[in-house]
Amino acid sequence: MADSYHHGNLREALIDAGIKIINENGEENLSLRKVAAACGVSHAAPYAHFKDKEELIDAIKANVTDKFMEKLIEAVEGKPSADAAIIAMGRAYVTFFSKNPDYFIFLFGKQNITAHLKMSKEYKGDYPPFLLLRRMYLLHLEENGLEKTVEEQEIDLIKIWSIVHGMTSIACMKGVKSSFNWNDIDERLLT
Amino acid sequence: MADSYHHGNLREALIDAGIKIINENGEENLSLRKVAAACGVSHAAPYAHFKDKEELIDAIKANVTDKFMEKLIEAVEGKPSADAAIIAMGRAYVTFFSKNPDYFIFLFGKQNITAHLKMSKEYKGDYPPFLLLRRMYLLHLEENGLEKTVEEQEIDLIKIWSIVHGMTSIACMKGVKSSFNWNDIDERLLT
DNA sequence: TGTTTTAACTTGACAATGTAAAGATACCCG
DNA sequence: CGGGTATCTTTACATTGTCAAGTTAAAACA
Repeated sequence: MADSYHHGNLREALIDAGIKIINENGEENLSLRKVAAACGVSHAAPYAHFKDKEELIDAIKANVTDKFMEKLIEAVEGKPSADAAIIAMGRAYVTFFSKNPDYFIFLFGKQNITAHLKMSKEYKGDYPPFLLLRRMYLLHLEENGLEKTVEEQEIDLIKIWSIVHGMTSIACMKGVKSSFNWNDIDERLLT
Repeated sequence: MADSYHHGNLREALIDAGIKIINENGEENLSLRKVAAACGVSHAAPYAHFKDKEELIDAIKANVTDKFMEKLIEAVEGKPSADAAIIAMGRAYVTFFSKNPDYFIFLFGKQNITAHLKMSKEYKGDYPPFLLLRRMYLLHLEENGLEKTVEEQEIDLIKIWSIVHGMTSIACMKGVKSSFNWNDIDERLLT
């Protein structure tokens, strides 16, 4: 089926090839024509599956986010308390992107989190990682018998996300000398 | 001098034109040829001043950072305490980029903070905004008679920067519904 | 089964872009 | 004043995103 006129599963193949290219050569080397060539099809073939380059990139983004989400869920599973779960999420967050800095730049790079908000529509709800964090956070309030207004909750959530995200930013910087140890800070994550 | 063969001050003109284009149309619309056209010179003229596109962009970046730095210094000046200065810096940080979201994407977008570290070399030292923050932070320790190890200091600094930077990320998201109020959180900034 | 419709792909073309090479121009230093 | 050099232009080329028109094969239908 690989040598037939019809590729068979070009859409998935294009996404996979895109991820591979980003992984090996960074986002700046991603071009429609290269992705097409990597799949052994003509340069215009992707247009049968994606309106334009942006749509391909969005699809790749969604795919990478799924991988990210897997790690987060993995981190949360089987944790004894919400606090432990949240800390594990933070660790997983940093770890995931430290291992794949290209993914961080790719996901949060150009349009920062804007892209994710846009993606939320596909998920028909909030951005999944943030949703998971909120769930864990609410659980944390419950477990500790805390009561907070919605506004206070939003502030806490943004604060947590900000710290983790900001740290990841820094952790992803290549050539950073800092011997900063993520473990030193995690118990201070919860206000 | 504007109609002579030699432009006179093309380097600066290119940088200004670049900033203007980014401001009005975003970074994705920045092309060497457009910048050149905006200055009324041929499309290859920039190569007399910049090795390639990246070098032009780096120059623009340095220029925008200078503007950013001005605001930070402005915010710090005349504050009664280091604590007040740090909070003012945080406010200025968010305010500056909220007013010019394109600058945030431009500065921290593609390579995130990596670009800034690279720029540090030009400044022959640390990244100026971070340097200012460290100065204020050390002053804060002194004023409050606190003693911390260098490691603890680095953690605090990264934490502060992470919060502010992460919040700015979120603040810069277009179309974010959150009625999040920056003022609600600033007194909690200092550990 | 034979025909038609349609989705998936190819080919060819075009404009925009980054960049290199070679030439033109005018300013500066002797 | 004259040569040297930095600045700018012209021309050219490869890469890229995108479109339009044609081609193929698979699915739908009669």
